[in-house]
Amino acid sequence: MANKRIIREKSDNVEQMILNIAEDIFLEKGYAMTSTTEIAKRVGCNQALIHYYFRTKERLFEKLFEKKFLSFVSAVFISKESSSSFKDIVRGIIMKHLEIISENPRLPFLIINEMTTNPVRFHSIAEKIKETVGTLLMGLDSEIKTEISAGRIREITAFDLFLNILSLNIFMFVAQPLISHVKGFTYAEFMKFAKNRGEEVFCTVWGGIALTDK
Amino acid sequence: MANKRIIREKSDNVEQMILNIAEDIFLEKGYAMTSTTEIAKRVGCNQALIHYYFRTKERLFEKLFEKKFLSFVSAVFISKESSSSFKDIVRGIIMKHLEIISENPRLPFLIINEMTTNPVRFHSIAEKIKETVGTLLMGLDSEIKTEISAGRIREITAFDLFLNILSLNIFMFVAQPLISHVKGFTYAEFMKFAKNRGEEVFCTVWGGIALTDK
DNA sequence: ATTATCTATAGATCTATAGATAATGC
DNA sequence: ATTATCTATAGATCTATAGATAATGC
Repeated sequence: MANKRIIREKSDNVEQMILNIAEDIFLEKGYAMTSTTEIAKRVGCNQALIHYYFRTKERLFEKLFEKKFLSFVSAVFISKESSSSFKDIVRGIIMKHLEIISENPRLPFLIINEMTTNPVRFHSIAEKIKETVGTLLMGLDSEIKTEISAGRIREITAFDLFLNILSLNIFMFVAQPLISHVKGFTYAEFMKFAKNRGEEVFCTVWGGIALTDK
Repeated sequence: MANKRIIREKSDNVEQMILNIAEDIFLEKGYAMTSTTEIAKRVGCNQALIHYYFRTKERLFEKLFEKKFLSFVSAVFISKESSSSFKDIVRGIIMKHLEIISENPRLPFLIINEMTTNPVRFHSIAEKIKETVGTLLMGLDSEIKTEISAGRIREITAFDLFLNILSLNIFMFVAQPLISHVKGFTYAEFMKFAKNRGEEVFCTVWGGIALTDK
């Protein structure tokens, strides 16, 4: 039974296989440098089949990208256990966010690449999440205001704080080839380094705003 | 005289014009999405001339990229006035670094794009700067050790501190399309925002390590 | 003479489609 | 019958080069 399902996934559902492999290659090389010919070759089918299922390379990409991008963005905000202290909320966001990136370490590169080289397509996708991000930032904002007026953290906007977290968590992944080269890391060693840096990121973000509790 | 020089730059020195325009387009779209045909069109010459001067698209790119990359990396370290306090050294590095990025706001994207999609070529370029970065990091490291043992800052490696600075300074530029979209910025407004964020970056980096002097 | 520039084109992709054939579900 | 897969190919690039012509420096 389990065996049958594996076979299904591997050979029966070619459509899904194309999606999976296309995802790998797009993440590895970006949109422009990926060809449908190469995807077909790795899938083990012919190139026409990709167009049978997805009509154009662009549609295939959009289908993948939108899904990935939405799950990536929304996942950042999920982990909000508002019972904890503000310090723990911040720590929770950072650690959860880092975890999600670690599961998709090349996705930040793809998103950056996409929004820079194809701003028009990106805008239509970004429009869908603008609202979500907006409300979530506003939620964070009110908590920050409370902390500020209680004199526990310095003046800062939710946007700046959020950008601090994103910067510190994401940048190391997009700079991975450079970091690995300079430090002589294998890929596995890099992933370990990234994971361990969570605590460093938290120290920096929290130390950067805390007034009383260091 | 001045007028003549301008004409020279514009029309006489086609080679330089190709370099300038190629730089613009590569920065805008990355290597893969830029064609020599497009460069020629914008320069106002035919496409063969680009190969006359630079033989291949790759050589043209390398020539530009290496120059840009080296100046970008080395410029970060220049501003070391060791007469000042450690706090001012950190502030100086951050502000100077931010200034340099602001002059080449799309370069970080190009570097990231390049090192991800073409790690082999990137390695050969990165090799040249490894040594420089290494010695400079070691210099920073000894100063950090002094501060740590004096109890003025928490335990941190030079590498982590350096990565904190790079992350906070660079990430906003690679995320520029997203930030501008969410905040409704024009490009000029974004650049102003980025400039103003220097102080925020410093607060975070310094607050993230300082033990005594907040 | 030498250097710069152009025209024309070969050869290599790559995307997308048309139309044939094989597999599947009823 | 319908759906999945293949072969073959049109048409659009794009890079790079060969060879002709124009401009420049002596």
